[in-house]
Amino acid sequence: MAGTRTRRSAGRPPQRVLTRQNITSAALDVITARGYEGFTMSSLAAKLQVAPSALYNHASSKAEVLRWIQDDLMAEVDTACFETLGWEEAVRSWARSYRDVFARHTPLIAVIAVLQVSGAPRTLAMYEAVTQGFLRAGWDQQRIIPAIVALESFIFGSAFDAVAPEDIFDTGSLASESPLFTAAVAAAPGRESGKAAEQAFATGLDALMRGFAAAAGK
Amino acid sequence: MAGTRTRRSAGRPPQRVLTRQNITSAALDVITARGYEGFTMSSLAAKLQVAPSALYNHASSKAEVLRWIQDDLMAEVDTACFETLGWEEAVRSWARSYRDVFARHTPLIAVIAVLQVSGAPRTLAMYEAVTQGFLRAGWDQQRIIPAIVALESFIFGSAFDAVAPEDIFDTGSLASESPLFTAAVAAAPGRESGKAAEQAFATGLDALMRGFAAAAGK
DNA sequence: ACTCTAAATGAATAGCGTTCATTTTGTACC
DNA sequence: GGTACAAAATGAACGCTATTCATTTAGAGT
Repeated sequence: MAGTRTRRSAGRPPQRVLTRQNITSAALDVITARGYEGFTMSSLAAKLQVAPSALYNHASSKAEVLRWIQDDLMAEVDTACFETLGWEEAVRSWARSYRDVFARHTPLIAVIAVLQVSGAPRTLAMYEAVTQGFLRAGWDQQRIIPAIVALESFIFGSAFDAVAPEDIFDTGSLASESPLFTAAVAAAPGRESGKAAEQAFATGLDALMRGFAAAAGK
Repeated sequence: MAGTRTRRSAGRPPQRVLTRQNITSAALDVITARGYEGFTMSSLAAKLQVAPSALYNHASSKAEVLRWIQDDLMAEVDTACFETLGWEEAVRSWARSYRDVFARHTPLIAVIAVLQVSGAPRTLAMYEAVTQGFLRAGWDQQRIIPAIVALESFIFGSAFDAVAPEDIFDTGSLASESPLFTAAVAAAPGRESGKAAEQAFATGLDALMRGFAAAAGK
């Protein structure tokens, strides 16, 4: 009886509905269910059972919600591999994980790639873990950032490729005007198995790792 | 006098205003002047001195106009280098050109990367020229497409990186929570010179080329 | 001159992100 | 226990978007 209404005054804040965390995970739910075209401030508000305008008391814009999402997603990228595996295998594992996460969220890449890291603690945590892995492998401090950015560029590009239709290189009626390319496409591995993107990712990742190793050697 | 009005019946079609070529180059003008946010069907129509709805007699959607633009841009990518340079230098030159073109059009990357090649003759022409360059260098037919796609992924990702703000890695108030990364960023070359993206691109391109060479050797 | 077709028009639609004055809600204090 | 205050939710509005459609205008062939 005593304080039935004001019960939760034991120091912790009231459990509000429209917290950053709630908004973010509701947004991810909407995106998972309806894709990025279906993700509007209205649909987000509906998911939270709230009027669209209510969101603006907690997020300054839709872009800000997208930023929250991106930081959430970065936490999904596996960096634990740097604790358990050797450098080369860890980088490969991290890169795969990174690509897989953002292949499901390619519309965010344009946002992320241009986004400052300062407001995104989990993003920063990922970079810290990766940097540590490179240092432990004996990399020179100055060479680390360009290498990470290069890998990241490849990863982002590969995320787009991963969601491209399989028949993207079908030359159709113009096949006769590009005989060499058409033949190369037909001869490429992983065509009918639907693993063409995987092949390209493996090829590029192999080349990058080999190239890094060679550069370190000399 | 005879046929003053029907003069241009000597075989050639009437010079219409809203041709695909006119629409495309007007669109590129608008984008150059006002960016992609400023590129709307209204602004495009205004540039052509026409009502917005008139565009729909010639283009089925805004997305189609974007597709026309992308094919136009592909023709700007330099492939002549494959005729004049050795394979390695040609690939480097092509990659730089490709990245430079799309760094100015990053919003198109999400469109392109998922777009079928069959409706884009100039895009196809680019792929044909590149394939020919690889074949001339003695590449196995089956290995060419994964290599091109890997390079392309890196190029698209690098285009985003090229337009990112320079201080994207400023850790700000969270610097103390990521000491290793913060130090690495400070030590990275090309920081103050504003050439960090260039450094990363060179690093990645070097590694890829080295990696391809190594893979071919074994 | 008449006909047929291609093209441009302007009004209308539905949806978007966002703003704002207002009302509702919940908590802390007296 | 009533009151004051701040935080949060509301619904209506705004300006913008891409797109559609019935209608008008204009041009070319017969």
